[in-house]
Amino acid sequence: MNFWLFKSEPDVFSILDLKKSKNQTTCWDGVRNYQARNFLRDSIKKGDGVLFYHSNSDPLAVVGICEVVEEGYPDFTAWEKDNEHFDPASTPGKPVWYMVDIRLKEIFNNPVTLAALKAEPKLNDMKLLQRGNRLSVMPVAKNEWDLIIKMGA
DNA sequence: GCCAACGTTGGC
DNA sequence: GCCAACGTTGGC
Repeated sequence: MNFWLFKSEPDVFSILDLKKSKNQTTCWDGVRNYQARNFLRDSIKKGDGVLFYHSNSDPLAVVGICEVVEEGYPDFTAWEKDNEHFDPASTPGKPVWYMVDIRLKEIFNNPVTLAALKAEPKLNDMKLLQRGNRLSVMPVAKNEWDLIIKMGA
């Protein structure tokens, strides 16, 4: 079992939107970055844990946790012409982009803010905190996961 | 709104 | 294959 962090802009899709979704489950569509795509397609497995992070918002924070309920499959929004994430390079026969499904497990009582993450020396190596990092899907170490879960509870 | 950092594109 | 130009991300 592995752990991940997914970023989402709450103006676009927040953890409350996830809570309101059918079965509190959503497909994580729209990722159009190859490194993140590779994680979605190859590495993220059913049962893995996901930290749900709100970016470009106030507060910036890990706001809850989710579980992967469906492993990588083609992101069909890429071949919907009217979709904001349409990409003519991707076709049903030869998909370029992938997504997974996640289900809400818990909304933190105490969202773990970016400032709090930065203030914790044990989290110095977190990918999220590394300079210039712009990945929207990234791995999280088990010790980081365990600590953040405690901080958020 | 600014801007640093980074990914992608496309001419050569 | 190089690299300048451009677009995007995302914290501040």
